[in-house]
Amino acid sequence: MKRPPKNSSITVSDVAREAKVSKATAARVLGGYGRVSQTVHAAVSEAAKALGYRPNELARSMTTGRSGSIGVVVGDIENPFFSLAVRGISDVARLSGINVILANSGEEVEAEKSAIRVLLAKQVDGLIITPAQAGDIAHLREISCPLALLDRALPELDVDTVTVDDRNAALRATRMLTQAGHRRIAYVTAAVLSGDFRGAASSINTSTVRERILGFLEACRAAGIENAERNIHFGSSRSERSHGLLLQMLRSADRPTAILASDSVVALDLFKAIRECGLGIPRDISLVTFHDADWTSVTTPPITVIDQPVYALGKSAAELLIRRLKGDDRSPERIVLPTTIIERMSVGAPLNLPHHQS
Amino acid sequence: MKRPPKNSSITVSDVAREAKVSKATAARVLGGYGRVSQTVHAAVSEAAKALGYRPNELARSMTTGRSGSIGVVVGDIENPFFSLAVRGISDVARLSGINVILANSGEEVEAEKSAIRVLLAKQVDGLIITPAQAGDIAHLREISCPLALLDRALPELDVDTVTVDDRNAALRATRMLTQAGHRRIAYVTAAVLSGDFRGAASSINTSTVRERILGFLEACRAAGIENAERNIHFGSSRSERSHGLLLQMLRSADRPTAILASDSVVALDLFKAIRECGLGIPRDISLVTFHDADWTSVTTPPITVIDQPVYALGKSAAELLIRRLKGDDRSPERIVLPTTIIERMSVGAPLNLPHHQS
DNA sequence: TCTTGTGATGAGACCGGTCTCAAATCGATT
DNA sequence: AATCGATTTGAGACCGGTCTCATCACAAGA
Repeated sequence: MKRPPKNSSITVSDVAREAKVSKATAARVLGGYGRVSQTVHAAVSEAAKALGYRPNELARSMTTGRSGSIGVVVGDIENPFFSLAVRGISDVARLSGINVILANSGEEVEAEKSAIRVLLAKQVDGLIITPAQAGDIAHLREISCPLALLDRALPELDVDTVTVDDRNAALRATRMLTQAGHRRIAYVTAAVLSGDFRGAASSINTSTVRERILGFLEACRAAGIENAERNIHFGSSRSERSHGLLLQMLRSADRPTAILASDSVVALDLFKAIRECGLGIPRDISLVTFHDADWTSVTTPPITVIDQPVYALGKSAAELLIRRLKGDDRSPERIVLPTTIIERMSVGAPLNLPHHQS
Repeated sequence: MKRPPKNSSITVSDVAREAKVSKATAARVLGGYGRVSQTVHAAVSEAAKALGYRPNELARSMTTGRSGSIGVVVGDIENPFFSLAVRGISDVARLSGINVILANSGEEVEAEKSAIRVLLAKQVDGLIITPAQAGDIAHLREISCPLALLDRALPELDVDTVTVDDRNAALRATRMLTQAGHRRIAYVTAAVLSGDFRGAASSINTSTVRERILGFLEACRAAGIENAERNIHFGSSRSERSHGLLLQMLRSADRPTAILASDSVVALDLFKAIRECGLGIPRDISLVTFHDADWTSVTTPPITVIDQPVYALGKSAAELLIRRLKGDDRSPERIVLPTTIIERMSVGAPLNLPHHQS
């Protein structure tokens, strides 16, 4: 007849009393610090076991100042890109005995601010953030704990950052398209623009978005394509409205003959829209997307993708952050991970004649 | 020249001193409890703003006993099923000002135990768990805070539970297959069995797995199919090994003519394996899977699926848990959400002759 | 035998909040 | 003017740990 599984919590003092030692001594063995004699150590451990002592991590954090958890703010865990990155983060964190408090920003700055405030109030030891909008980063500046940026760099914010070689990736992908003969190439992204875009790509301050556009434009320019800016479509979300916009684009007389999508979610939407319009890939239109999402290899045709090391992205960000948590204070690092293009069957030569229904 | 963004933290006492009131009074306005006069309230708020006071949630939790966060333990956030459910959970949590600490169990009991221990030490107010293995639930019994089970019920554990009508879903899906004329139908699941399975489905104690198998067997029996148990494949994970096993199954002389997959991850694996074997869907083999993952609608052919309300699953679990957190103590509820079958193109009549390479 | 040093232990302050309880203040009533 | 009740405020304990510092015991060295 054991009754250890009592109802409420057993504290250090309880254990101390049971073991007939002082609270300080009990705390020493329970907390694993200081020096304690063999005998006493055994006695306390036994008392702790008998009572079913469970340390209160909160109280511990209270005095040590460290909470043993990091906050992660991503746009949307539902997006496979983020869930994979989060997986990378939490795997690394677990190895260091750190846990992850997750927050979704829904890609909205206000939600992001609020999430950060909450996380900070919870005394997270560090933060990994995928900044929703690069225009508004005052709140990121004010963060006083270690911070790492995931997937999106902010030039004005000199902190540990892990991104992929977006520009080069976009450049190569676009070049593949131009070399296949395409001249009307669209870049479709979910990002929304703060301020307006008049081709001044360098004014975009979310690195991921800017770099990709820069790469895209560079490849277009190299191929002698003018006004490629016109074919950049922002704000393509999962909504009805934006799907409608895609359909509209695909049905217009001068619809693009090739599209580069910024992530697998918009690509999927695009894929569906293309099919809805009765267009064939790659016959009527070529499609390339960022992120080797699981579905891209099983469609007909399978989609050519820019494979980003997403898990590694999360992993590296977490490693950088944790290293800093451990006291490392070398200057911020900006890691750029390489991407590879996986060529599948979604890129072909454009048809010469504009051509609507198949 | 403002210098509020000081380095270290401003406490209630600091604010009190600045506002020339007692710590107790300052705490009252800062914490939003008790009664304070207009004047003092204003003075304290102002002092707080001037100093840039940020409450320490940890210290608050310390005294109140509530941490304002819940722990969520899922098998694998990378699985779209879980990431969507987590999304549901965190949306609901945010609405209540509660945040989510996430932990992956990797479907392993030991990892689950450890995660729970950590979460509990962090004083989470409640827990939402997708139990990895139903055989080993002693550690779940010992949990003293509110607990809700997600997607998997445990008969012996009388706590709030949200599942889908797995049995009926499996029954209907299997019946669809038998009605199409199939006799050799396999059920492929990622679940691993604790103990061995000799057709005694009722001995499986993870509800999801058991119920689906029961439904599957019932439909088989109704169609006069004997020994359907033989065609249940457990432990199909993302590994090389299990992919090999699938290939082996598909290449055997008496390969199934139809397969029901337990989730979209195994289904995708299966889809690829089927293609690798040069088999056609649904000509050579029919495929139905649980979970309407995004890719299932864009393959050729699109896959018939059992659509589970995954987001709602997470949402409901969180609602149940939070309701309990708020003091509601009615007896545990077991919510069973309905599923619908989305018929697409992956089910057809079986070929009469066993037939290997197309 | 009398230092002196070393390791083990205990007492109690502290972290930053909440909250109880008593004292002080105030207006109104008699 | 004195009393009473209600409201506002302050002092200090408390949550469950960590950690500093003083004390204590014991053994080696002088």
